[in-house]
Parts: sequence; structure tokens; C-alpha cells
Amino acid sequence: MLRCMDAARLDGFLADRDTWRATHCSIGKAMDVIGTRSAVLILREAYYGTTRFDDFAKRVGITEAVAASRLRELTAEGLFERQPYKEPGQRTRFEYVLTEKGRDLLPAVLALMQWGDKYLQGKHGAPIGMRDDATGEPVRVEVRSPDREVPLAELRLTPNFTEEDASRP
Amino acid sequence: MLRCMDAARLDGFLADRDTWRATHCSIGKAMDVIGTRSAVLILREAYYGTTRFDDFAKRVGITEAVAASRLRELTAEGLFERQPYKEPGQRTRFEYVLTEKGRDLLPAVLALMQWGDKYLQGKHGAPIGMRDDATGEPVRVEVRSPDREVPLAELRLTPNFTEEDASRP
DNA sequence: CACCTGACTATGACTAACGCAAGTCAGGTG
DNA sequence: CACCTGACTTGCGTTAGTCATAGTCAGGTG
Repeated sequence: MLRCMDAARLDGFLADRDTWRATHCSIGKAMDVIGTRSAVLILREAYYGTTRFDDFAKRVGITEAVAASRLRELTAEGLFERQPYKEPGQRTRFEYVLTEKGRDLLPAVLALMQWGDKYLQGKHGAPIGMRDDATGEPVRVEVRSPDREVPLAELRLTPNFTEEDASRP
Repeated sequence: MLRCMDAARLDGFLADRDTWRATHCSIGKAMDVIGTRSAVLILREAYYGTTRFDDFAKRVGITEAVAASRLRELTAEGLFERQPYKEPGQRTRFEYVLTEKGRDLLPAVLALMQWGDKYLQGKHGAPIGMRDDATGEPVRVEVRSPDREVPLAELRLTPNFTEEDASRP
């Protein structure tokens, strides 16, 4: 515990890591919602503009059964809305449209992409480049305070709950 | 495909979403590495400063068997290094220390946390607050170009590969 | 040298995630 | 009215992720 040169700084009773469990941790809860490969790839496709059932299955490369399960779950969790639509001369169908909750996962998904681009692509590098459509400048995902990017070692974590809560389920 | 008001802009042949598959996609590759709940929570603990086997198992709340598997996999993938250390009067043991590759996943993990704080915590809000240790300012994960935060609808994605690559395995 | 402790390994069982293949079903088209 | 198509559902088998419990193993302590 003396060699924490690359860890965040833990404030208050958080500092004694043996006295509390991160049971209400948002990271765990988030993983319960989008902890599968197919869920994240469906989100990716939605960011690319996909809205229809068959397109999700085809473009993600999963079976229709899996696409149906994931879309049902993600809709139940409120990341997608199932909306009726009607093309002329066609019957009414449903499409899966991102909600704000779904759109707000963009930083998480892009952070994964950015990491994969750097470490998992070999010499080819990023297969897809991201730019600001308004300015043409490259886009990155950053952990930052208003003025600057903050590295892990300069992050300070403070509890917003009491020590008693920490031990409860 | 006309209602893409909340999707990224796809450049070049990317625009015709039916002609290519995201087979080399970094997001999928990243999910192959950290697609499990236990892997992400182990990373969280590492960011909090944990380095020892038993502590990972205990603090994450997983069995030692699972901790052993995940730490083995994450070490094999290069996110952790297994380093010998010796406390005085103790025998030599091993600890799991984050590599740069592991540390670089911080934005992805914090993005999940930020999203979970907003949507999965009910009225309590974020159980843990993040601040810049140098300035005391709050810290956020952002998708941004040098000057500003970029929303999904103003992201432009450009291919760094050829149309032929797009169809290959 | 018996004991303890930290770091694992082993066994067994259950569930979730996934693929493949086939079936259903509603409504519009010829 | 037979057919087609998009949007699913069903059934089956495999693998991966997880838990619970118990066992091993190395080395330092008394």
C-alpha cells in the first residue's frame, strides 16, 4: 500500500480501503446494463445511425435471437425507445431510437475505441478517425477538470456517503 | 436512414452502411479484453491502489478462482505486470501493478462510472466524487476536440482503411 | 518441526451469452 | 389469395463467467 504512485488519492474514510466495499458502485451497475459485447456493439451501430432490427443483427454480426434479447433489454433499461414508423406503401414497423440515456454512453464507448485503437490494432492504427464536424479538429476522450486533462495519480476521490452506508448491502 | 438526427456523420464509403462491416473495430476488440464485470471491477480496484491478489478478490467481491482467472488474463494482455516484492521479515510475494496500457483504460472506466452516477443511482447521486487534486475542480470525462466538447451529432467519422479491407475478415 | 498465512488451484454446479437452424406472423404486393 | 419480407421467436448445443467449498503449497514464525 506504500507503492501507490499510480493510483488515485482516496479521501476521508475511503483511504482505509479495508473498511468499506464499493457495493453501490456505479461502475458495477453500469456493467450490469452494458456488460456484454453485443450490447456495446449495438450501441456502436446506433451511434453510426442504425435503427432497424435486421440492420442491427446484420451489421453487428450477431444472430437475430441475440439482437432481439439485447434490444429488448436495452429498451427496458431506457437506452432505446421502440418507435413506430411507416414508409409509404409499407406497413407500420418499429425502429429503435437512442434516448438521451443511450446517447450519454458515447464517451464510454468512444473511450473503449480510443484504447483499442492505441493498443489492439497492431501497426495499422485506428481504422476510423474521429473529427469535430464543425472545425475539422481531431476528437479525443479525456478525463479532465475545466482547465486541463487530469492523470490518474492526480485524481482525488471523495465519499458522498457515510461510513455506515459503506458497510451496508 | 433519413432520421439520423442523433447519429455521427459517416464520411466516404462509410456513409453507405450496407457495404462494410466493422470487423476490425476497436470497440469489439476492447470488449474481448475487458468485457466482463469482474475485469472492469478489478481495474477499478487497481485505480484505487489495490495490488495484492487477496485484496482484489475481497474488495471486488468475487471468488479467488475468478480473481485468479481475470488477473491471469489481464496480465497476459499486458494491463498488469506481476512483480515480486518483499516486505521485511516476509517471504517474497507478487503484486499486480498497472501498466500504461492498464492505466490508459481510466477514461473508459470513469465514463462508465459517470454514466452510472447519472442514471443508475436514483436520488442519492454519485457515491464518490472526483476532483482534480491540484486545483480542487470537479473532474469529468468528455468527448472533445481541442476547443470544445463535441456532441454525437457533430462527430465526423472518416475511414483510415480501403473499401476492399472493409469486406475482408 | 509444527503451524500460519498469502497466494493460489481444484471440483462441481448453475446461468448467461452466443451461434446455428428453423418456425411464426402480420401486412402489403402481384 | 398465394407469396414475400421484415421482425421477430423457438429449440438446441456450446462455451464462458460466476459462486461455493475445499485443498495445496511455499516460506517465515514460534
